Amino acid sequence: MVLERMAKEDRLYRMRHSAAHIMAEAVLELFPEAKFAIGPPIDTGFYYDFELPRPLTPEDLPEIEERMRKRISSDVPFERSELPKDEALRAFAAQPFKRELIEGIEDARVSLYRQGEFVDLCEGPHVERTTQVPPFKLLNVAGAYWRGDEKRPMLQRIYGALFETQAELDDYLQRMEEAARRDHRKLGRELELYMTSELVGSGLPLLLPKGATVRRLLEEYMLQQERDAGYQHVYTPDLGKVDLYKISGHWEHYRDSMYPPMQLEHEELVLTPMNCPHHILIYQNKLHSYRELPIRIGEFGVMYRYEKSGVVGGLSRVRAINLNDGHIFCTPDQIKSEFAGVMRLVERAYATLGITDYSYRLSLGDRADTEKYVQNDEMWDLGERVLREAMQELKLPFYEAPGEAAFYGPKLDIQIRDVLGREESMSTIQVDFHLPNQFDLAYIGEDGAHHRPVIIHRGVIGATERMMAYLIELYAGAFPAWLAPVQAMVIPIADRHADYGHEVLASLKTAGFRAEVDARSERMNAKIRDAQLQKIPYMLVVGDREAEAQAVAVRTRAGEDLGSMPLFQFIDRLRDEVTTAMEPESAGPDVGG
RNA sequence: GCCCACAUAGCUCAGUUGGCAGAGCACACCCUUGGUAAGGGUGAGGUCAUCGGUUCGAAUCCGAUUGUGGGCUCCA
Repeated sequence: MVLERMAKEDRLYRMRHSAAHIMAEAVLELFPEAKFAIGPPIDTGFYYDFELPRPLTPEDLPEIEERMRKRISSDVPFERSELPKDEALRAFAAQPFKRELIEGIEDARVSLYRQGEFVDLCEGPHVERTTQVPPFKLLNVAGAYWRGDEKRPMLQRIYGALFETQAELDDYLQRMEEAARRDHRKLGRELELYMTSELVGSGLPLLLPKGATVRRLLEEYMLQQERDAGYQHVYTPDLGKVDLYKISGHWEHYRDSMYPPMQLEHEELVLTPMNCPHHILIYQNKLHSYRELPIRIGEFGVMYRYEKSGVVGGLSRVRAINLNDGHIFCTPDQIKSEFAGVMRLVERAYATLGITDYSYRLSLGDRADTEKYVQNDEMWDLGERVLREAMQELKLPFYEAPGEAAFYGPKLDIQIRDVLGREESMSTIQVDFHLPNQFDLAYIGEDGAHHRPVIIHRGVIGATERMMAYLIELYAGAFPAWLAPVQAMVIPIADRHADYGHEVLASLKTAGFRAEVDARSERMNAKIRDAQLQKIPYMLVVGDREAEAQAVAVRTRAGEDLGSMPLFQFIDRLRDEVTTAMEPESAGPDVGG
């Protein structure tokens, strides 16, 4: 089974790689002066980067595809050959990117692959003949820096999708269409969850009543979970003096992402890029005994980050970020049990939210990058070791990612994938030995002396906006009943049923549910359709029969007709559904502690 | 921030080589009172993102700005 999968992966790798070469050949036919960079296979196909005399447009793609098909059906072989480096450099005299690649190769000889007249520097492997390249589709043109370096030239990249069979390719393209249907930006507008305005600015969404309800429900849920887990909640301002961030190190390592200071009479203020310094000051408000630790401080706080204009979008990347933030001040001995406690909160929240597809990333620092990270090798070693051991003790699988840490310390990030398969950090747990030093934090130990506490920074459901974006796409806008902005829509059949409809509504509200009544003089079918399109979990149709029997005729958004039932019975049913959803039996692995 | 594309009514979109601004849905009013995904009629609604330029004349051509999308680089 495993061998079979590896063989398939190898075949796909060769096919995609070969398709990239064939695309390069087609582009060269169209633009003889094209300069070639690299063209590797990727998860769903392949791409190739070029420098071209003019920008490509989507209209160029069919032409390139056509030439590729012609090459494929000509059934020529892929032939490997080798050249000494100096000869290869001469052979690629007109190809500066290839020359740079050759110069970077350590071996004395480099390998080349040829199909037809086209020769490319390449390690291989490839398919044997061009006819072995299966169905593919060129998708889009994009920009990409040479070698991923923003200081180097911007190249044009063509992406293609390629799978072994037409059926698999069609399936992939269909999944992309489905992803577009679930796009939280589209659903956010259609379901009236949020809006944006040019007058407010990029990356600053406005939550509409329904979106605000979802956010408030998420916050209330997490606040309760955290209270149960021993957190104390605080409120801190969105501003602080620059001096605060000079002490914390943000000013030195994070300034590019901060909004510039506001000059006032005798002080300089910045919008808070993170809440940690404020929480640290709260810790420092009084002297603490070891008996009080761990102290867990939580806040749904706002952070302002000047995200580059090209990266903001929808709710998943914003400039005013609402974070389910928290800082645990503890003794070194308590790190692992506190880590486990946070992990338990995460696992539980994910189970409740229905998030199942995620992975653990240990985000490490880079000792050489003193600009991005604070300098203190010993501290980094310790932090990374503690996180690694904590994960191993919990027996949770993780992978390591160098250069992904926070400036002050390593992180354990919980990575999710959006509908398009793009990976994002949702939750994070960080062990920090740096900020306690910067602020000279202390607690009084059993021995009566001052000791340095450790800070664990953590975001359980992370940035609320990003979580909302993710959940909208996960559920395609059809939130589970406990999280739905409107849980039930009462639908009177005719105008004369409106009074009873309002009675039903009043009962639902008294029972604590979010419901509305659609008393328009529309036909019932139209009202059902509208409620359906709003993805409201329950439609309660009321007519003569229901008014007579104090009942509601229940229809689910799945199209299921649950028939007529007494109103109290529906209320019990919905209450059960909500309670069960918020207390999942499977609250993640038993992570002890 | 960088490359490319895009911006017409609240939404989804038409609008020929530069020559009077369009449709469907939504909205308002009227008729209809209907039993599980769109009943009918009438009406209102746009400084064609903004600013500047070319032109007798610009939604249409050019430039800048703002915003949006796809990537890259970043990132919760």
